[in-house]
Amino acid sequence: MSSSRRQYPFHLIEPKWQKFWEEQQTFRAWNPGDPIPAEHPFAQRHGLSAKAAEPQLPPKFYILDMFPYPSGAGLHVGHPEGYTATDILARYRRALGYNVLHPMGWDAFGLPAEQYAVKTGQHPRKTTEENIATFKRQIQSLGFSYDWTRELATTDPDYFKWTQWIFLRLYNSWFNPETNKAEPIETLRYPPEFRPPHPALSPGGGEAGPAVAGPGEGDTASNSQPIDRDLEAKRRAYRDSKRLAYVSEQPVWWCEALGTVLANEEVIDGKSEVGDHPVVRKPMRQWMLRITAYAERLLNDLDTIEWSHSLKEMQRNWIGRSEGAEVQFQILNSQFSIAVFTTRPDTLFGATYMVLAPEHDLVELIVTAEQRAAVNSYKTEVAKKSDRERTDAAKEKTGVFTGAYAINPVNGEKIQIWIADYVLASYGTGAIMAVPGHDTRDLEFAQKFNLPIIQVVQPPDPTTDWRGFVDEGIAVNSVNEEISLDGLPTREAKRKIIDWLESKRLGKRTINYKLRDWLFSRQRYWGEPFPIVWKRDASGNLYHEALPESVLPVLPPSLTDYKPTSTGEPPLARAKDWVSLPDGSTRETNTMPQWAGSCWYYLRYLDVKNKDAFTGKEAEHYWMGAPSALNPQPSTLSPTPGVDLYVGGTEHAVLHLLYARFWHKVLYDLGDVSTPEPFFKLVNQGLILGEDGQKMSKSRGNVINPDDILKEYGSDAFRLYEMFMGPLQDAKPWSTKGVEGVYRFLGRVWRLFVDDKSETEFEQAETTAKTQRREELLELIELTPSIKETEPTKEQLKVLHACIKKVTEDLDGLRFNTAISALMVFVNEAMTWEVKPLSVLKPFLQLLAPFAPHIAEELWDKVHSAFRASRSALAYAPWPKHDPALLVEDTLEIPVQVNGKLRDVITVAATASQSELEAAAMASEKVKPFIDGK
RNA sequence: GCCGGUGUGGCGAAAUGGAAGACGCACGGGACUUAAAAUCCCGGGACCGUAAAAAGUCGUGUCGGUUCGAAUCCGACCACCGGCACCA
Repeated sequence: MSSSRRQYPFHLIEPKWQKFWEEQQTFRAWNPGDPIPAEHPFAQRHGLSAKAAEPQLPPKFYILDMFPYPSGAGLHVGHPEGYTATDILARYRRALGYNVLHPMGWDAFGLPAEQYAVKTGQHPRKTTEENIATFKRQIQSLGFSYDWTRELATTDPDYFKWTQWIFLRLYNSWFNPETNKAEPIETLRYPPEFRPPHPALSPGGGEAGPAVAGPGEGDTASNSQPIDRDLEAKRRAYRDSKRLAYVSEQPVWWCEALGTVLANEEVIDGKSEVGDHPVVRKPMRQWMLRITAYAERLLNDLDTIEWSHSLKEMQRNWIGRSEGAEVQFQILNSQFSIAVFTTRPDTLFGATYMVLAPEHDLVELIVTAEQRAAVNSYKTEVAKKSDRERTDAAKEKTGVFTGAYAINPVNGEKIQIWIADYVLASYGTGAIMAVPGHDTRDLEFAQKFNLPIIQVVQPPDPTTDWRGFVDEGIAVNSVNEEISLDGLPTREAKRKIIDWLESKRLGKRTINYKLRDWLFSRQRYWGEPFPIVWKRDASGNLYHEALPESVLPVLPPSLTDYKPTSTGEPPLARAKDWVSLPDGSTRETNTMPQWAGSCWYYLRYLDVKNKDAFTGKEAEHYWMGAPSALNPQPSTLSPTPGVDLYVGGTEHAVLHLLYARFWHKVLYDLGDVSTPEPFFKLVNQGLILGEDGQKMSKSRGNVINPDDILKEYGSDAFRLYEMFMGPLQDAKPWSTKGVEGVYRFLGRVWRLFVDDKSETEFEQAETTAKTQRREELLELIELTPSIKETEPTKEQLKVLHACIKKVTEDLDGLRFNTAISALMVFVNEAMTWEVKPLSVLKPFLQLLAPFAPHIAEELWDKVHSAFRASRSALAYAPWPKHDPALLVEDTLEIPVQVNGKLRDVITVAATASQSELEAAAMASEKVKPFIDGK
């Protein structure tokens, strides 16, 4: 670190103005109906007064950061990158006259605090509170203009009460495929009979919705005595199977030795990553959210929002829409048929065998006696593998013949049915028709097991080998008595064969998504408990029921031991008194995942203290920008409503950002919010790398601690450097030398304004002063006498207005690095002026203020007191506008190019006409040799 | 393998069809200083030249194309980064 002399007394200036802003409530954002004190600078700027019957708020601007998980390690340099960018824009928008909402909070549920509790017995709430205090201190020392009256933490009972409430909204809703939206569960109509066909067994395939069967359906099938009591149970099971929040059996990894479930990533070669203990697949009852119902809308609505191309692509890939057909294959000598999904129905004539996922329900029903032993041992082997091993595309294909055959519906061929783990139970129907001629995986499998391979597509280039050709071409060898695809290009062949299949009721057009329903329960302590209880009906059937809204929030019990129980039950199950209710019902003991709280926090900020609702309607209308009397025109940046700008890391591209959009759409359908999308514009800040260009990590020893930088250079320099490094969206390496560069720039700004004699006096006084008086000593520092109330020269005005123009345009385009270089250009220029006109330097401070607010406030203050002007609040001073007339040059330097090569630079009057210009260019001595004779 | 992004001085970068390298870092020279730090001033793409200049040539990952003119637009390729990955 540098031993350089301090450039300016930031150590006094920064705390001084942070205190000032807090005392004045400078950055408080006002809701409709709030009584705004007349003396508040926002009220003064906009002529608002609490006495006015209906104060008219200016247009809103909602600028949001991804709230942090307050870890024990404290802030790292990556956090302030996005936070600085949003702070600059928040301050800029305030100066432009917007009512700016810029809040901060804590995503505070999470595993680290719980693991610490398991080790030490300290309650996670205590750890969390300590970490929040550290984070808050660090964030506040950066001088961000958050409205701290809106601070929230997802772990506050007042907050998670509403997380639980929103869960109940999901629980009490179903997705109506006819209206394509969520509706209250009461609108669900029961079908004439309540034995929904098992999707895998039904010819013609299931209805809309995921293929996963809820346990309710299973219960119904196994208890089908035709008595009234059971009719009620059936109705309930049907209803429960349609809810947006439903229960399902899911296999998870269970480690006996560790007494906990493990994530897929934590399991390696059938052993736990930690301790190398054996793990087993164990089906567990899990809560799921029906996000798949929204796949289409989540995909389509991406077109209505301003997110980066790559981020949208990530979400599109994650949702994974593919168009194709579902086709039925009759099983030979059996009542059953196999449904398959294919994107290439045009290759149906090339289907020479079929493959079921090992877990497919039909396997048990069709396997022949001779093959049963082989099939069972294969299934056991597969069950032991981790998902990662199973889905490793590089590994060799494995599989076993079931002994059964199916009939290819287009040519009546008898084809073998195999099981293999390259077919996933969780995608499509869990079964495929194998076309080894034109599918890489099928070809590999067919070659290994000697299955027939035939050509049905001709590649456009006849020299290409048709074997394994998977792209579009011309159909061949695809004829039966009724239909011929031969000669048709792939696209037309698809259309023709699907039409034929539909007319024969052998298949239908289908769309499939990769997106799976969201596994929403965790066996953890430190999360939101579900507002759900379990009961038994008179027949002994277990069922779940929502707790009434009036008992929310459901608080977690206190425990002394936070470890998971040995039975695999969540730790909450240990609190017997908490689990059992007087009426004999028992509480759900799973908790919600960490994503739950972050799914809607941006809505709570709007009206954080509301006791009666998750957010206030009026506040929601105003801040989310739904057109209304309060908000007649959407902001300039966001023509469609929502959060105007959301900045955060790319690591949430498909988790938080997809989940939050999903919840928001459910709330929109139910009338709880007024916009279909939550975040209109979203920007991902790039990663800050270590000085060595590598990702920062403890093990590399290249981690930069913001506290060290702040201590040495102050927060203005830190903020400025984070923005000056390069474009916000790019990854870029840290350079402490670079911090020194912008720090020197701030020193030059300081010296541009202050009298150095007075500063020397200040420095001497400071070394002898008592600690608590130091801040007042800043008043010893005087403005330099070279700043005068004189008329600026034309040149000076030009320099200023060029700077205004550049900074303003760059802020609108989020180009902070070039905006800062424009400020540097101004200062470099202004340093050469002997007399500095006040009317030029004041607007410069306004331009500087969003970037380096503390030094700007201090100098703004000095400028006003030196000229005995009444001090207007810098934060609300109207943003300067550039005058294009002042930027016009009398003469211009015009480069003259001949055939694209620079040959001369000529100086002409700005008013010169085209022909004058040409004449001047032709007359140039340097140009002549190049145009002679041409 | 598929999808997306990025390639410009010693380094971070700027310029998005019209003077390549703004601004900053590092470096070199000078002023101030007993000296250093800090500060202020000057200079830095390469080659070829020259006592020093000037003039000239080349130069934005590689190769090709469009254009009076290309870092920028188009095509092919290479490298790196990120995401997904047996999704039928």
